[in-house]
Formats: sequence, C-alpha cells, structure tokens
Amino acid sequence: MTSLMQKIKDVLPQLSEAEGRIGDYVLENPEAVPHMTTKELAQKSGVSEATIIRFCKSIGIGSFKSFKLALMKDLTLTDTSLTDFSVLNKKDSPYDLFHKVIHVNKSAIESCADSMDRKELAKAVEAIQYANKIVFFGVGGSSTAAVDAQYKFTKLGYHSITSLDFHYMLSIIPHLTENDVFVAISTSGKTKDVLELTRFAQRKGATAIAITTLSKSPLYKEADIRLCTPNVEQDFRIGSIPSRMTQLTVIDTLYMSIFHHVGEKVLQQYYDARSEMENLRR
Amino acid sequence: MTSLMQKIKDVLPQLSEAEGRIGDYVLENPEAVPHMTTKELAQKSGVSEATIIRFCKSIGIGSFKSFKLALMKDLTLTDTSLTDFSVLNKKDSPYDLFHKVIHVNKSAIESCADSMDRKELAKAVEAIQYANKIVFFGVGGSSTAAVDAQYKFTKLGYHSITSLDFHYMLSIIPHLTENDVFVAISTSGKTKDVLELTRFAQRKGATAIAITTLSKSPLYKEADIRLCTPNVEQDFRIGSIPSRMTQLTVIDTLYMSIFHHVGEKVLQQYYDARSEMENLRR
DNA sequence: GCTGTTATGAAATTTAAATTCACTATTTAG
DNA sequence: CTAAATAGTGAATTTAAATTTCATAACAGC
Repeated sequence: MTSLMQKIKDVLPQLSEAEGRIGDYVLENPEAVPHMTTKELAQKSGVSEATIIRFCKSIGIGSFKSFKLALMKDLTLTDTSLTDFSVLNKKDSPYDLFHKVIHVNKSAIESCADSMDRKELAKAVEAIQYANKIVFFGVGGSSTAAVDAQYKFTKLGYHSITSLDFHYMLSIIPHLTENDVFVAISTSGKTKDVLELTRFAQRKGATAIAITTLSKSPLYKEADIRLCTPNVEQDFRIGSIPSRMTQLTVIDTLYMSIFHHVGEKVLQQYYDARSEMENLRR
Repeated sequence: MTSLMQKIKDVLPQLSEAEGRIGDYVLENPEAVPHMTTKELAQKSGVSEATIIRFCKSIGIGSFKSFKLALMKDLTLTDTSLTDFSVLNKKDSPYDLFHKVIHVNKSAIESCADSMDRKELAKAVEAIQYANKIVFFGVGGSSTAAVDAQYKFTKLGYHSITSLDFHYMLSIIPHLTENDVFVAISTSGKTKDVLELTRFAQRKGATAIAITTLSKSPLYKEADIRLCTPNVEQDFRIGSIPSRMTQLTVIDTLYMSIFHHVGEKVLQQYYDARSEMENLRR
C-alpha cells in the first residue's frame, strides 16, 4: 500500500457519506481514476461534481488535477517509499537516520506541489508586493519559517517583523493598516496564539495570509489568503521536521516571486551590502 | 537523454519556425512545462495556442495533456536536475517559481548524501550526546539553521543556546568547558564572526563542530568535527535558499540521532509538554 | 420547536484545450 | 512572370473540463 492510498484509507472514517463513496470507489479502482474527469468520477461514485472537488480538499490536495497526478505517481512508484519514520529501527546508526531524513525531507518538499493553489499564491504575491509592513508569526516549530521569512524580506528592503514573543506582537499589531500583511504560520491551523493574533491583525485591516495545511481548521477558514502545505506525516518523534521544510518552501517561493518583481530595484543594494561585508571582512 | 526529449531534439530540424521555438523552449525548461497551460507555453515560447497543439501532433502525441504527462514521466526517470536558478525567466509566474523552488530544494537535499562523511557524523552525535551545553551560531542565512537547532535540542532537554548577537555570544562562550559543544554554521566557512567565536570556544576547550561546505576554508580546517554540506550553486538572487535546506537536513539528522539515544528518557517529557499545551488550549 | 451548522447537488462561472477559419508567405505549375 | 496551390500561422470560436456559488435539505444543540 502506497502513501496516498493509505492516506485515503486513513481518513475514510472521517469523511462524510458522499465523500466516503468517492473514497471507496478510488480505493477499488485506483488505476482508472487518473484518466477520468470530475463528471465521470462523480457519476461512477454516485455523487455530484462539487463533491469530487471537496473530496480532494478533504484529503489535503488542492485540486482534482493534482489529485489525479498524485494518484498516478502513487501507482507507478511500487517503491515502498516511506514518507515517515514509522520504520525507525533500534539499530539505526546516525548514518542510516541521515538517509531517512533526506528521504522524508525530499518527499515533503515534493508533495508541496499537491496542495498549493496557484490563484491563492498569485494573490499572496500581489498582497505582499504592495505591502507596507509584513509581519510573520509562528510558534514552536513554525517559528523557524517566520524567522527565515523575516530575514529574507528585510533583505528585499521591506519593513519586515517577527517575534516569538506574543506580547511583543500584541504591541506591533495595533499599528497595522489595510496596507499591511500578516503572515500566520501554523501547521495545524489551530494554534491559539496564532489565531488570536491573526484575528487581531484582520480587525486592524491587514491582509491575513495563512501558511497552513489544507484542512477545516479555524486558521484555514478565516484567513484572507491560504497558502496550503501538504499534510505530511506528523509524529511526536520527528516533531515538525518535514512540515518545516514545506513551510520554508512556501517562504522561498514568496521571496523568489517578490524578488522577481522588485529585483532590479534592490540589486544595487545587494551589491552594496556584499561589498561592505567584504570591506569589513566578515 | 531520454526518449521524449531525444525525440524532440531529433525532429527539431524538421519543425517549422514557430514549432521549433516551442521545441527550444521545452528542451530548455522541461521541468516547467508539465505545469503549464497551452496559453502559458504559447506566451513563453512566443507562438499561438493553436501552434502548441500542432506541435504536440508533430512530435507524434495526440493531445497537449498527453504531452505533459509523457514529459513528466520522462523527467522522473532521468534526473536532468537543475540545482540552481540559472533558468530563471523573465516571464516566470509565481507558480512557475514555486515549481523551480521545489526542484532546487529537492535537489539540494538529495545531494546532501554525497558530502556527508559517516565517521564525522558518528563523532558529532557522540560529542553532542554527552554534551553539557550546546551552542549554535550562524549569521545571515545560516541563522535559520541555528535557531531551528536551538529549539530542537531544547525540546530534547539540552541546555541549548543561540543568538544572532555577536556580543551576547561573546559573553556565553567564556563559560564553555571541554564538556560542551560549539556548532558553527557557515556555508562558505569564511565568515569572520563565526570563525572568531569558533576559535574562542575551542580555546575554552569546547568541541567545535562545523556545518559547512567541503572546501579549503578556515572553518573547515580548524573545526574538530566537520559535517559537510554539498556545494550547491549560490546566486545573489536566491541567497542561501538551497544551502539552508542542506544545513537543516544536517540538523535534523543530529536531532533524530540524539532522539534515538535519549528518546526513551524524554518521551514522558514530550507527553507532558503536549498535554499541558492542550490544557492551555494553545 | 427554533437556530445555526454541515453536507449536498444543481446551476453558473471560469478556465483550459482543441478547432476553425482567414490571412500571409512561399512554392510550384503553366 | 503570373496564378494557383500549399504550408504556416494566430485570432477567434467552440467544446469540454474544473471549480465556485447558491439554494436546499438534514441534522445537532439549545
């Protein structure tokens, strides 16, 4: 059993009746689905087309097209690829673990393509591009992405802010306006601190961009723009290892996109910074 | 070179001017094409949509959809991996950049396997395992890895320290002893701040672990233990995007390895932390 | 029993792929 | 050297697929 199929099996009990019927059909006829249209699959599993789309989102994939692609990949890779650390072994040496880490991280980054919605991405780039201030916030494992983002956007000349301190953030947000962007980073989308600050920022008029998994979480529902990360396996042992990689991939994309727009303008500043760094021999 | 790509090359001379332009574009950006629509590919190769369809038929494929599928299959088989953003294109949309970022990050992580020395890794794990304090230091793009590491090892119950502030670090290091570990993170291995602190830590008796590229850099030469990251392409535009991924992969490996050793002991603390978090509904 | 929420499909909209058609440039036949 | 034939092209259209919106029905909580 491969990862996507397993995933469907796992969530099957939580699905609604109609979505469950789709799941059943897909599990029984996986090789047929990649060539179908929503209409066909809808007919065959006895639901409406709209429910097909909803089914895709329920299993954490952003579009029907991506779903078909992921399923196809799943079927061709007979490789018993582990995408999590379930097969951790007592005898594993650090070097063995190293290769597992490589594998998990690579898989996580690969699956980013499944959950991202290109329209939302375009909206996010647009919002950031014209932003006055950009505030990033993430706690726990997601703070890494926030810190990284803050650094990158500062380099691009933005007024870019982050802090791990909830109370510090509370003092920042009142100054936000509709020209500003608040980027909330939370894998689960349920983190209370993140939610509260996001709502606060929205009340001040800022655009709330969420970097979170595709799910029915409050953050997902309430954000103005959603950049979805895939539902990579979570395990207490590995904590947020793979989900951090997916968050950073999203951040990198935003950075590259903005650079692409403002790049010419900041190039001189880049060179300035570099030559000054060389002068100081740092 | 594989079948489809080769096929395109073969027929290229026989194609008409406009179709030839498509062929050129596809050969230059094969990994970008599978995510495009006819419209996009038409724009980027400077032809009309109709010509895209005709191009597909010219190379013996019945539809644009099939063409994309075939190309994708082709690419997964061979790895024509670009490991840099050299193929950045003026017309790239955020979604295009997203796929390039995925590709670059994936490649970077993959190539980690090439540069890591298993003995050095074992030594590093050994040193950290019995360490009293662990200090991480990285500046610029490498600070992300330091921050991430500090958080991870704190979760494991270590006295784990990092700061971006050179002077703060100066006040930390005098307290290090031979039971402590100083982890220096620098892609180039030449960063002055990192070097100075590393030497200082070594003078105090701490074991210096370097996470750096395999090169003749001072950091590489002077460190007690070397964990090498691959020499991924550096580019002013992308800064440290791929090298940050490789650093994090090394950090993840250290974390997993240590967890593997001390795991049983800290499991209870993990559960404590989680249930308390749930109590506080954070 | 009312109210708010969730699940659902029908219909409308949006988006992508493919086709048609008209125009141009070039070649070929007379 | 001209006229007809032909190939190559993109604009506009058609067709088809994916996605969103909206109204309704079922249900849970009060």
